[in-house]
Amino acid sequence: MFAREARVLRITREEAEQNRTRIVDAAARLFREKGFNGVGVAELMHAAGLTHGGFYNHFASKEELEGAICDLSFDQAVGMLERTAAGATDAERKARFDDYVANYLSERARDAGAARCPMVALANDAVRQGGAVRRRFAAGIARYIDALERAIAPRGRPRDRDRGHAITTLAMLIGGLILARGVKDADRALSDEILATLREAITQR
Amino acid sequence: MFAREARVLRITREEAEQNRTRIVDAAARLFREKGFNGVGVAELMHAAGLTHGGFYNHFASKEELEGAICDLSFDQAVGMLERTAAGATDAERKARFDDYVANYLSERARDAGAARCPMVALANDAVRQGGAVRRRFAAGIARYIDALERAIAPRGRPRDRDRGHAITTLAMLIGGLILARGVKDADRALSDEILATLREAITQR
DNA sequence: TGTACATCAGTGAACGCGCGTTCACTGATGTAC
DNA sequence: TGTACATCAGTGAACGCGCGTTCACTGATGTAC
Repeated sequence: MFAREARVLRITREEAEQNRTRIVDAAARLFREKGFNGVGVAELMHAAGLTHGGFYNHFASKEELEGAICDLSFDQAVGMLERTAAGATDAERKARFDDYVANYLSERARDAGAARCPMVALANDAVRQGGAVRRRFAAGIARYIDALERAIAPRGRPRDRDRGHAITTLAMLIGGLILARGVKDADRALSDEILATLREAITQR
Repeated sequence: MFAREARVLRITREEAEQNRTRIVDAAARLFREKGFNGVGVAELMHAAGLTHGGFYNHFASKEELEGAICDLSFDQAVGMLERTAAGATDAERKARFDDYVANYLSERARDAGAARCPMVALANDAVRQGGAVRRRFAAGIARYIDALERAIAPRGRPRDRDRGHAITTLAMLIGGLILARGVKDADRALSDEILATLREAITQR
């Protein structure tokens, strides 16, 4: 082109903050879809509408971003769970939790390219990464189990069995979604069967 | 060194077959430990005691080996499961299956670098790989569920609920092991609690 | 409020490195006669 | 059984490519006075 577009080279602090948010949002989606090692810095920055060199103005390394994405993903997951515990009565809380389960194990959640749940999308990635990423991921699991225990326990009179119930429920949630995603393309009927079976098993416990 | 060791350059067919087996064994272990993308052809061949160039005498591509490892891993997993169904009485078969669960969700299985179960070690890797690898992995899951249903069903009088029971049990097995492995370094007590909780939940159903 | 200049979030070329794959080469094995 | 030679499972250099990271550079923003 003859007349090259004038580039804006210095940017408002506010704009820089927005760019950082866009990097994080793109990473949260792409990492969960393709894994940490499946997404390069260049692809990531391109998805955020930037060029790769600027990445290091926001993060010291790719690994630091991975840790931040672990925290963020668990924040969102725990937040969704805690909203189910805001019901007025135990019956309403149970209904909200059942909705949560139905959504978690829905066909839509299974068919999404990137699993929303970090434990489904990133478990192996985080464990293999080691170091800070692994620790932050483990802390997220512990937080999620605690939130799940509170979401399940009848208000005011938590029972001894609630914690075991929470752990078992979580294993069924993530195990079921992993299996359903594992067979979804080759055997959709089996995938649907897995989802329906676990929705029922969890809800009826 | 002055006198270089004479290299044997052509090898017996039998030796070549042994080398292929060593490549497959190394791949089965390394892929499950580090994921498909976490192991290079050079590392793989070195672990098998060979140099990287010879890999393509045995496999058309790395992806073909990945598919072969999926099949092999599920063959082994289904084989172990079928051995539990060889008991003489329903009581003995139940005892063998409980042993299988105790071993699957044992501290030793959790602490192994490479998870033995392909659904735990390779689920995300296989789904992200796409193509033949994904299909062979999905077929393995279907085979495993069928074997689990047979292992659980009382001999001669399979009940309607056995299939749902098998699917739920499998979700608990892999979900529990994934969670326990996810927190094992950061919170060993929680990891032990997860294993114990799921062993009990599965065995007492 | 105006001026002088340091700061800093961008850009894109370049770095070393490891990846999967190819290739020329080797010489004992395996085979045709 | 002996000879002639094609086969083939190895080796290791080399290929193009994409990776994470660094760096010189840009020029409007933000700040000190």
